Amino acid sequence: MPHPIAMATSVSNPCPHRHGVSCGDCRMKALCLPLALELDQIEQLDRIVQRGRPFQRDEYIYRAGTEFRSVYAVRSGAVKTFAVNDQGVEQVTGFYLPGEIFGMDGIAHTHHISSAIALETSSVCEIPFNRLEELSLSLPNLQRHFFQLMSREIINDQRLVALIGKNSADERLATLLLSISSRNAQRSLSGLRFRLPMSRADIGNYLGLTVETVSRIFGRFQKQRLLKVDKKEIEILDLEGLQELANV
Amino acid sequence: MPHPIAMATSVSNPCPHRHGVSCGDCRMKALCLPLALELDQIEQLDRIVQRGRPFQRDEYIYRAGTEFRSVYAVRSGAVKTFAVNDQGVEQVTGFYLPGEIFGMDGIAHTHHISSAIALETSSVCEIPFNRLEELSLSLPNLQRHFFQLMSREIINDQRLVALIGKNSADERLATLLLSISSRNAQRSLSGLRFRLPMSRADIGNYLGLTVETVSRIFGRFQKQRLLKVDKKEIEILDLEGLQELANV
DNA sequence: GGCAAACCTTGATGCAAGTCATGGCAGCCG
DNA sequence: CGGCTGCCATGACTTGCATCAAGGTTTGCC
Repeated sequence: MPHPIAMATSVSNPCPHRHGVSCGDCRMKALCLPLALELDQIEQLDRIVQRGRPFQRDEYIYRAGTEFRSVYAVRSGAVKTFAVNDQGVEQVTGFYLPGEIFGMDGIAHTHHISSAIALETSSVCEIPFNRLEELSLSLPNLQRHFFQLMSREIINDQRLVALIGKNSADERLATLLLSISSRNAQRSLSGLRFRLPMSRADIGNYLGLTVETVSRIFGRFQKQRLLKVDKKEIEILDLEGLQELANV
Repeated sequence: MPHPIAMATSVSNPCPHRHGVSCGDCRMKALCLPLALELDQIEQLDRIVQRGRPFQRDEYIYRAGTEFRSVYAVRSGAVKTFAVNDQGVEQVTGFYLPGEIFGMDGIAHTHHISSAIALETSSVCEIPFNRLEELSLSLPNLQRHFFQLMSREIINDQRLVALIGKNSADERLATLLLSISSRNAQRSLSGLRFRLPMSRADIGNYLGLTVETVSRIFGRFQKQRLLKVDKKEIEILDLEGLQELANV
């Protein structure tokens, strides 16, 4: 079975990205797109990326306490990461969609401090971190890209702090929905109709709200004709209305 | 005027750290200590670090919107970083004490998205980022160290999300006080008596609380004999009591 | 000194979201 | 089938913190 990027670069349909090679379904764009790597450099990167069998729903990609070895890229499906504190309280720290990278919080330690599980059947690329480090020494673009990737993660987390610390429950949920919507849209799927891969409980946990509150707000948004909600299927009916809530 | 690390390595009093050279007041330990660099490597790093005049209270180290060029290390004093959203609402994203590095959220973009200002008279080392990147290509330890530094920032932000999303006002403030206390203690100052360099408003902003709430909790903690509070001077009277609140 | 501005404290009141409780619905299995 | 379990929705009630308001303290400046 070909490696994901090798597969991508060998597919014949054209790719709009500036590295000028075809990249198939573009699911690795989080790695490919901003890199501006030469073709032979992409091939070098590809050589260290590993893909295993898909993960089933609720299956762990890694567990807190186990040795840190790799970071991961979502190819399909969805993943949540979460930490459990001393009192056993779980905190969801992120949702990751196709093309996104997770596991960077493990870099600081020899062992994982958080866990990652698949929210639905998901295929995931594993990128061994020591090999990535080595390769980064000879590919300045790759090094820079990874610094930027981590910086973006920091910015996201800081935005989340602001969202939770300063915004109402309505605003928090609206912001999350728009975020997921636009992340789906970037993969050129319809942005306004999408499936929420996570439970109401996960959403509430992530946003610092209770399940009941999340549920009530979904109900209210539907009454206000902002959304059409059918279990996990979401359709945004009034994009501007939501954006006003989310303060864009 | 010597560069900070150069100065550090040339000072004669012994240094307990494993790089085996004397390092003066150890204020650069955030950079020196975990690096495990050889002496000549430290000297290489030192060559790119710049130190300017100290910053006065309320003076900007960098401003949102200006070009990103460097990350910074606090040598003395204290710094806060903050972002301002579209509605003009400020969000304090971090407090940085001597030995700590800030400005890593700028790496993802060509321009700063947050600002940093001195909370009191502070001296700060500037580390030009493009030179740091170059040097990291030839010093694997340095590259790894910076990856770890950024990872730690991510972990901190995620902890803050959990703190704000799941904990009461009391718990949030107790946690912040213990954090500052232990960061002071690491610099071998007395950990239980310290000066808060930031205003009540900054604390509230950072923790997702109002000034009034912060003030009330200080009052309550004092009544409960957890703290002795005199304006910005703090003394922890009941460490265990605070730790229980903070869930350690 | 005296005034102004910035910062901090304290009290009274209201509301957003948490808590508790109940019921519906889909999927699963003996 | 009927009962069980997990997830979601909704109502009644409670509460922690924000809001509004007022007063105290410190700092700096004329």
